[in-house]
Amino acid sequence: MFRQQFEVRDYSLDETLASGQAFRWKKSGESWEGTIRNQWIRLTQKPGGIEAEMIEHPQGWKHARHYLQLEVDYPGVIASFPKDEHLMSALQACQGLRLLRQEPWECLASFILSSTKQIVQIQQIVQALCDGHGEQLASGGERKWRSFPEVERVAEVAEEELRRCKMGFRAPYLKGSAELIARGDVDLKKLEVLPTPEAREELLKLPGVGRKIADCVLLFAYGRQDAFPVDVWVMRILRERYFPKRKPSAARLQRFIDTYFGINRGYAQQFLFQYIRTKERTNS
DNA sequence: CGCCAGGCGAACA
DNA sequence: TGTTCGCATGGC
Repeated sequence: MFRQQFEVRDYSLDETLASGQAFRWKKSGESWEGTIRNQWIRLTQKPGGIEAEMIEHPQGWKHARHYLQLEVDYPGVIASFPKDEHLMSALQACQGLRLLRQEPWECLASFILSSTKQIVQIQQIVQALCDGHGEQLASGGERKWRSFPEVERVAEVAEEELRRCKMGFRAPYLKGSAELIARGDVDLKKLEVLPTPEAREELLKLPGVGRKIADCVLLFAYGRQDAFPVDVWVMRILRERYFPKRKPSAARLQRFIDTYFGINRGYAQQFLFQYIRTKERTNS
């Protein structure tokens, strides 16, 4: 087992890894276990930053740094937000909440599976998919870990097999998207160099991917901090707090989002989401 | 038991 | 453009 310290300020693993942007992290004692690029990793919050442990480390630390987005100018992001009371409350309540940079296919597949599901249930579906079709990984903890199944694998699995992973009507969406990507009709690698609107257009070609899921993938896997996914929770806070009088048209709402929250609006979205979902309520 | 969950897609007015 | 509906499944 190899160990490494990442020096970083204002980074809360608890806020970040349980914020509904990634679905495989599991807390074990004081630490978090998960996988990055098909390698098991354990992360622990320390006074000066984050401690990471892996079985093998060549490239591993680099991948972990990239995944955790340690290089982001966090104070700069916060400073770019509008100073309204709702966002300020969210910032106060969710200190150290960060955005990750996940692997695109895993992130895309996870969010295709997310529609009309609570976070706990998404975790269960993803777990079932990995248990059924992932490869066994070397683990440094008690728990057994499997990889997230490759896109080629999902493309060739029968729909009935996928349905056995509790994903229901999402199974043909997942399989259909996997087929388009495996065939090369949509190139996830190419999205990295496209401007956000064009990258979004590419993602929207995939079955089961609408505006919301496309924006989740842009934000959580491609580091596009200008993507602002609007789900039921965020829609609720926008309506109640920012448009209390009457309901704006879709175009008006989109224009408001794109101008009001600034260039790092994706971060703002995550604060608002986490805030209303976990801090302002008693359930979920 | 009924209700709802980090939506999407198709079929309408 | 703006609704409405069905789509599986599980937790409460």
